[in-house]
Amino acid sequence: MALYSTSVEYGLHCLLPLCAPEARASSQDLADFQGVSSAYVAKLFTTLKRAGLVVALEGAGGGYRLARAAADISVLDVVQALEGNKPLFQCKEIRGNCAVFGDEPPAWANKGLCSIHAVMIEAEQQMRNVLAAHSLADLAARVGHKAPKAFPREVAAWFGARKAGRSRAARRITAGEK
Amino acid sequence: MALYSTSVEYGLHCLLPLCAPEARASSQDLADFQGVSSAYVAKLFTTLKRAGLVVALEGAGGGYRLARAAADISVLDVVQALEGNKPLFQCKEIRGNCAVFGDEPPAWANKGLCSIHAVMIEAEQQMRNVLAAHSLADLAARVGHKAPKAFPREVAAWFGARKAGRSRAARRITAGEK
DNA sequence: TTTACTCGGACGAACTTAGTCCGAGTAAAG
DNA sequence: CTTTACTCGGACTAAGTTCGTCCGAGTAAA
Repeated sequence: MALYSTSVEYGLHCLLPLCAPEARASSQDLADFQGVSSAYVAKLFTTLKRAGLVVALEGAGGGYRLARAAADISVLDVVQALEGNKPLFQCKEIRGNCAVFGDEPPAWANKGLCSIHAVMIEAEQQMRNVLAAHSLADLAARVGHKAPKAFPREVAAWFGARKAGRSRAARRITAGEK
Repeated sequence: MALYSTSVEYGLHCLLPLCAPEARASSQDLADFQGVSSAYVAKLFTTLKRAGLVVALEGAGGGYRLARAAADISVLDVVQALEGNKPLFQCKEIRGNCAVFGDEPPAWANKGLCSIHAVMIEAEQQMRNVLAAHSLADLAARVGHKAPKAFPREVAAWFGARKAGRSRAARRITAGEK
């Protein structure tokens, strides 16, 4: 359906709440906050951890936080972590197969870069430049710019309530609800 | 393995011999010339035809030729024909799901473009600009620049021999070969 | 000491891609 | 005019990837 899979979208959206100072949240809460599959987000975050973008805090009340400043994590970092640093185009050196060459292609055929490959590499580089130029902090700032002043407070409150709501006492109170 | 599938590579390589003036060749010959699966190339060319990049000449001695000048067919045209004009990123408007919004997201949430989507669109546009800037004629010229002077002649000879080699008389002569 | 919340990896279904095969139509050969 | 066989064109199959689910291991908190 698209060149980049859903994981990039989920990953980026779920990383944004972690850009707030001192932010820490479980993958479960991040997924519920964004309204996406929690089990799947959990898997994505193990990948993000392996890539060194987040660190995991285990045990009850744990979760994830960014491994470094949000300004130092680019969109490209996240994409490469989740999509596995795939090239735009994988050249199989077809030019060497040309039937007129016979068994052994002449030296000039494989000299330098395949012309098609060169175009693709240039396109990929341009694309990467854009992705590398935007950091998570940029993205977070841009949504913060659109939102009303009170929004960050509401978000913090939601995550706080979530954590409190999982305490044993609170659990008993809301046990009757669906 | 890569964002663009093998079909782009096969398609572009097999289109190059058609850039020569008056060139026409069957998908079978084009595939054999490049040393790739002929049945698969045949399928790709039906797609290229549907996209209006080549025209089919039916019957014996038929084949394909470019639908317009090689200089007027960009790499982007070929990519879009074979990959189906996929976007780099498909935004599912996750921002509207945010849990603090409740059932109905506020107006500001969906105002303008999603920030993540905006970055992706910019990256995609840069990539497309590069692909659109290179035509099949450019590619053909670049390989022609590397190759020795005699190469185009040899290629034409190969295709000519191929066509002649399929006549009944010639068939009988080479019947003993594998 | 117990609880239950967290990560972490194993597992399964649906979709896309790469590749094959055979039938319909048509230009050329006889 | 008849036959030939070469061409496109689409239906079919196998393999790999992605999206998503589920359950077990470990650990901070109660």
